Amino acid sequence: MLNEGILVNQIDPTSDRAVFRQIADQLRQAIESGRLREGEKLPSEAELIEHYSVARMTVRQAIQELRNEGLAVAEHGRGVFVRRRPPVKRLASDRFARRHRKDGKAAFLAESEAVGARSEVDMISVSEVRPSKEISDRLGTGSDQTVVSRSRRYLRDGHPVELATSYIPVDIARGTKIMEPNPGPGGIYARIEDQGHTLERFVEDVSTRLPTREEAKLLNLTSGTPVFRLIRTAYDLQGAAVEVCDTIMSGDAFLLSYELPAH
Amino acid sequence: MLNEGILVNQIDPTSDRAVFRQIADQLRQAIESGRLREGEKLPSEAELIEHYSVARMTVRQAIQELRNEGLAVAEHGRGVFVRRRPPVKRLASDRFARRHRKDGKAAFLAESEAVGARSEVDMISVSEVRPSKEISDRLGTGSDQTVVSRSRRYLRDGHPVELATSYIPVDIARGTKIMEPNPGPGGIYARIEDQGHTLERFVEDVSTRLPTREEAKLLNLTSGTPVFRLIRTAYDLQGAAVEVCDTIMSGDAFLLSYELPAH
DNA sequence: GAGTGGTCTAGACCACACT
DNA sequence: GTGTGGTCTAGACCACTCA
Repeated sequence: MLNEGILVNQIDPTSDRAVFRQIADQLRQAIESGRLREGEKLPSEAELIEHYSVARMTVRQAIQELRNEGLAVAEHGRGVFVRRRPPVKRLASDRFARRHRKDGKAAFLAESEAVGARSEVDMISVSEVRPSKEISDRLGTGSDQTVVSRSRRYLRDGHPVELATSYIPVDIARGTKIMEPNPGPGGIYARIEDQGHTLERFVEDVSTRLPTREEAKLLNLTSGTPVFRLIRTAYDLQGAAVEVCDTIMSGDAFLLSYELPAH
Repeated sequence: MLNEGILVNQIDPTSDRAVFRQIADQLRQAIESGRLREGEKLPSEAELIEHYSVARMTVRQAIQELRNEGLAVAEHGRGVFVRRRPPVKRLASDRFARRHRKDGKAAFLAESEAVGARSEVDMISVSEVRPSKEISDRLGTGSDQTVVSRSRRYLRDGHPVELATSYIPVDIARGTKIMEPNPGPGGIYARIEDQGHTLERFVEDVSTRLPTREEAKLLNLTSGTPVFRLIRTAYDLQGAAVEVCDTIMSGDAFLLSYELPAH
């Protein structure tokens, strides 16, 4: 099945703009205008070579450009397709409100239910580690002190969307279910409060970047998907940091919503 | 000047891993281990071709991979360099606090001063437009109503870092300095309060993605730099939306910090 | 087996930066 | 001018998908 109808213009070989960029421009235009919809197949390399009368490397460069921009994904043996966007999950600023813990729900589960998504957690591991300076600074622990580290991966409807590692001072975690893979109803925040550390506020530091190769693998990210890096610090009523959570979130799967006071 | 000392291993042509990926792996390792520092020059294509005994397209693919990951940038005629990271600016959650407006400062200026950066604003334009649904939904205006649109670009130490467009209902903006390029001391939030709309809170919706070509051009972004998209809605004491600001921020130049209550 | 994209070679000419 | 990366050609063989 040919799908060259989307290609209207010819190439101007005398133009300053490189031929492969002109080809990319036309394909991009087809995508952005909606002539090619999400999940639809782009013309094959052979079709583009024929249509534009150029070498294969030239059309491959054009396609590479679209892939780098996150507009297209290639599937070996099948073709190149307009990238599908996953449904976006909105994380509201009350997502760590105590009422969710009172319900016996951890934050991620509570959030997912709100949009009717099926959520799972896997790759849970608990250990004691010497945290990076970024973490120990926030926890206020000495640079040589160990802390309890809890790593896990979250999945939404079977797709991995988030990697998280929590760090908790040993004097809070030791001897509690925080040391176990399943920390019980309400998650670790409920356990921290059980220990007498009533939570008062969280600070979230949000940045964005492209994933490392490791992160891309674990989150199944196609090229052209950035991630959120979110470092959350939990403070108790005394103003002491009781947990730091370092999170990598698939950038196309989340919208973070925050409320700021004007006063 | 040769700089092949960083390349320790040879290529295994029988490996499952493509040759260009193995070359990329070695260069990546050199960068991540610090053997190649920020701003340092990678071996030239000619050196890599010689060192690994491969075709030029193979080393170019390796370098392309690093560029896509945001680890390296190519400069035509000069070489390929380890990407430099700009200093990160932390935006605290009190950045729209009234005290900053009382000082006669708009938010961006107040923030920049805090880190000793020189800040400028350019490309200011004011017009009346029919906003997108995304905007009109937040403003609560009808889909056919026009609103006042204020666009501008922010620069830090001479480098563009942020594009912003504010949308204000015409009944608030008309006849005020909001319609002028320079809205006066304290920025447009001060003018909105002058009109009797005391600000109570803001809601910021943060997402991340790769820039469009247009955004990359205006923000001077190298491939491999995502952007923050931040849509801020300002509410007055009556709970009415009085402004929506649609912002694109260079993802490597900002860290967004927010405070969440635990109750 | 036919069609698809993935990898790799061996050239060519060009544009830009430096000295 | 020399060295650098940018573009482009014309092939080759391979791996994957689907009928």
